[in-house]
Amino acid sequence: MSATPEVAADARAKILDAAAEAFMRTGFAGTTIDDIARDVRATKGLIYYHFRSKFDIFLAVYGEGMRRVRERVEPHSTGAGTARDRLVAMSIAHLLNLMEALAYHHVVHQAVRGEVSAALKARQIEALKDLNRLRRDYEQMFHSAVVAGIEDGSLRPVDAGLAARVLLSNLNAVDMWYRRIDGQNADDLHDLAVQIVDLLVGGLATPLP
Amino acid sequence: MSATPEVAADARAKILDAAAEAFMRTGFAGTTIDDIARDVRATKGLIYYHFRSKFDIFLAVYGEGMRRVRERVEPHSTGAGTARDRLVAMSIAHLLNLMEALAYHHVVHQAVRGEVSAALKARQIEALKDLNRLRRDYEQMFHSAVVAGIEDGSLRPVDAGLAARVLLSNLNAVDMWYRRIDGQNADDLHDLAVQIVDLLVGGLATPLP
DNA sequence: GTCTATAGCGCGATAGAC
DNA sequence: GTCTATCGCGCTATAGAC
Repeated sequence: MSATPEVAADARAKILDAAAEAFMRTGFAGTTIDDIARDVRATKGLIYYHFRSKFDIFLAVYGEGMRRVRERVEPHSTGAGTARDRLVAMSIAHLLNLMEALAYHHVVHQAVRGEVSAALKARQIEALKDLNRLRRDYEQMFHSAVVAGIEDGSLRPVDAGLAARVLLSNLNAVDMWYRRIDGQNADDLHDLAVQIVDLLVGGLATPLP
Repeated sequence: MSATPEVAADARAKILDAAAEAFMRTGFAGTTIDDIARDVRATKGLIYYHFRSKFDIFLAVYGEGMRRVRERVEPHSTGAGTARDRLVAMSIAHLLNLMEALAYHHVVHQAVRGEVSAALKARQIEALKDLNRLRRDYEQMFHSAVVAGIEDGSLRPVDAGLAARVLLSNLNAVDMWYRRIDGQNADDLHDLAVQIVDLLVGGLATPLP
């Protein structure tokens, strides 16, 4: 614990973490560079040494967020069992990532909602398009699982496009009310995720006789 | 159709509509008073004649949004049938309001997420608290219906608190992807709402044998 | 690498003409 | 009631010292 700013080591990562938290709290437009700088106990100068603009920070957080979900969820998209089993595993993994990387999830969610205005440079537009493509691929993975589930009979014969959209947005909606609570361990998170996915996949209603 | 600005008649309502749309597009912090003024084909002066500050506009939109959902949903919270029937009817009404008053729904959603920073005056804090109380009452209505549904056996014996939260946030999550399409009539909207509620209440999975 | 200082301007809000 | 003009702050971004 030195007296010098705690940044040093991996400034870039610390900035991304702080930015993700700040964007979650007050949104992109509502966050100032000074807010982020204060949270890493430094000044604006440091931030602009590592990033060219506020929007570039947003892009970096979005990218890191996408990298994390994919890494976590993709392994469950193939394997044994019914497509419904795979979809449940993917959904639980998606929720665990949401709970453990809440701020990054929030920022990805903001990006998907297109809550960013600003006048973008060509370079940034390209980067954003790339990330949005990644996002579409990710959603496509869920869509495929739903289609497969209807085919193998493990899911009801619903509209697959609608069902996939509803499922994913329902999973994401958990960030509306989920807040980390002290004393929660990994098992608690897993139990919560299982309960939520059970509600989404199993429904609320008692099966009709 | 006069040559004078189209405002005249009910300026306040037009401002609220424009503000709701703008807040949906770019968020509270990302919206400027000039944006709103341009959309009602007037200048800042008009806005500040009708409202004291940008945040007061936000509060007014939030209030109007709450008034609309409640008016639409509350009638379905009592009546004949199982609690599940009532919950389904409430959910459909909630979705219809979302689709028909999309911008107002978005702003209420922003308010619930607490996406507003700003330094508030005592007067505004009180107004915000009142609206948040309204919102809690509204959510309580869904919670009660879930509890009643578990009691009368029309819903599975799940955790009522969790289920109510999940249901409501799932309903709200529809604003993530729903966009009004030209040529959609009232029946189309109703069909869509019914399908979505069926997915939420009935689940995705085929009932286990 | 990190800081200080400052340019430059967009935006919320107000004053006052009409 | 609605507009024009303007104040003044706060914020992004840059320049340059250390």
